[in-house]
Amino acid sequence: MHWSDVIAERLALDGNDHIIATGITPSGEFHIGHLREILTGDMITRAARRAGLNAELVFVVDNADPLRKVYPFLDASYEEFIGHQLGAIPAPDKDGKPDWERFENEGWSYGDHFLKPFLEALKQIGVEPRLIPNLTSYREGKFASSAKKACDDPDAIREIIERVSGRELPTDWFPWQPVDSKGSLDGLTITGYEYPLVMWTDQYGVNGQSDITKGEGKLPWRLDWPAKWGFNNITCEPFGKDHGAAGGSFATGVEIAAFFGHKPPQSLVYEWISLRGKGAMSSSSGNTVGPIEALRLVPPEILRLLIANSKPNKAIEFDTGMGLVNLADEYERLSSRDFTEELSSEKLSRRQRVQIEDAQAALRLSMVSAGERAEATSVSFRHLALLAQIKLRDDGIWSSLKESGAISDPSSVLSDRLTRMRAWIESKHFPEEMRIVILKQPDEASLSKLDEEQRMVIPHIAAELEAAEWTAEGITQAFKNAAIHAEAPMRSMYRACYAMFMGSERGPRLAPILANCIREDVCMLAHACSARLP
RNA sequence: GGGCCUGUAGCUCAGUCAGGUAGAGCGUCGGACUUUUAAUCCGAUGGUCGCGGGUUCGAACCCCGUCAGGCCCGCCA
Repeated sequence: MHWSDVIAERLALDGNDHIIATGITPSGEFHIGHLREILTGDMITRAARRAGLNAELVFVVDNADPLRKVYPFLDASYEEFIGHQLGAIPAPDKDGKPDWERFENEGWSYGDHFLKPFLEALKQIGVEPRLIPNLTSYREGKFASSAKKACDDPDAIREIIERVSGRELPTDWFPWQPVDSKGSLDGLTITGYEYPLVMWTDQYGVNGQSDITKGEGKLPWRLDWPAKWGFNNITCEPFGKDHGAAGGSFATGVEIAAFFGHKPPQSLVYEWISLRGKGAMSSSSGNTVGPIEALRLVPPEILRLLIANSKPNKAIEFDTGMGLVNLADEYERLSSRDFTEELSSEKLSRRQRVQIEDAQAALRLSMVSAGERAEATSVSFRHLALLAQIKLRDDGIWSSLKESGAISDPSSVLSDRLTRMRAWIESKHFPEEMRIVILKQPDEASLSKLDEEQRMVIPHIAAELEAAEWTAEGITQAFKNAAIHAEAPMRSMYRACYAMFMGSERGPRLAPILANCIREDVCMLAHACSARLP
């Protein structure tokens, strides 16, 4: 059974109505690691609906969280905002400086700035969750009841956190973080509490009061999270392994939720996504691939497949090179399979059956719109990558695909894919081994691997190319002539060609590629190869 | 120190929750297509399931131990 269906089955035991929550702090640029959070939630939601449940996906935007530090992409002037809530400070402009104008005129905040492109990517990828800006929840008093319980009995909360997490809280710890005279959550001393007011003194010596029913502050994270489960009626929430460790915020959250008087959600811990060879993704280190950037390269269904096809507890190494090619080809294969027929076989072992069912579920979850059928393009990513490099114009590709009988007319899926393919080829992510490069200098290593018969053809190739008509047809004819004159089979002739022009043993059809190259360059290379012969 | 996850074919991983003949894809090799857009099709190859013990008629799966790798325990998806 697919992992999403396992969760859906568990949810069904708890009733019919479910709210699946995801939550992210918009502290910097979003990356595909964040996509796992949202997509995991989305896939659970779809699976739950498929199981006949009433399910909704929500995205809690943690814009009540404070700015932790001045990230490299921020101007030094952000120093004054450290400790301030992300939804209450201006967004950085192009230079990383605070954009006061937009902040004051449109209320455009730091959190909005990073959230917006992520939401656009989500839309493309078929995820449109209900947004719950956390700062708004605070200001609307949604946290009031939980905050009151905590402030009325700080010792109970303290006991839970200290016992479950095993760490000691400072003696002046209080379960409410007021906003100080300048807007920061840091460096305050709590001097008293009388519902609904928390009295404080800030680091500048200013005294003030924070109304816990009006969002003049926030709950610390370990209380904030379980409080949200309550008033948002969360029944299920996937979260990263950082929260899932023993003594982590989920463990304390479970008990704190009970203290607040509601049930914790069904949980699912997922592993992180790292960039191949570069370690964990992190917005602050700049070691990221953003969802928008990823979508420029690959279609959304393939990004979805990446998540759907990996169990949540599997760490994913996102590889924008060959890994992406394999993933895309995997998608193509999946979409051309007939699962119904495969499953109708009586001979399947339980194991094989499970495998087929999981593949079917993964493909289903990869669709941008739930319920949509996968459309096989019958052109692999690999193949398209070749064509896109050889033919500079799209119609050239379509006509060549028609000739080979692969397609009759280019579908919108396929032309969309070609657009992204071209972007990918131009990007730094395109793998070198897929790149078609005609050599400039003879490649000694490849030439030396040729046998006697293959070498014999080289001078003939050089001579025939000199005389050839410089078109794909003319060059093909020259190749044939060379083989005939050398009295060698075509196989040997091609081997020699690939060694000469590409430094490889095999490759794509050469004639059309060479026809796009400058004749003098090709001939010079051919003669140079010929001259290297022993 | 406490805890989590991972370890199965050359590679990426299913299969472990419900014990019952070891599975896919990729790769590799071979063949076909009187040689080709790294194509496609067919076939073959390939594993003491990290290691040791235990339970069982039977263990990749359950239990105990152990080794290795990754990670978490202020914040981070």
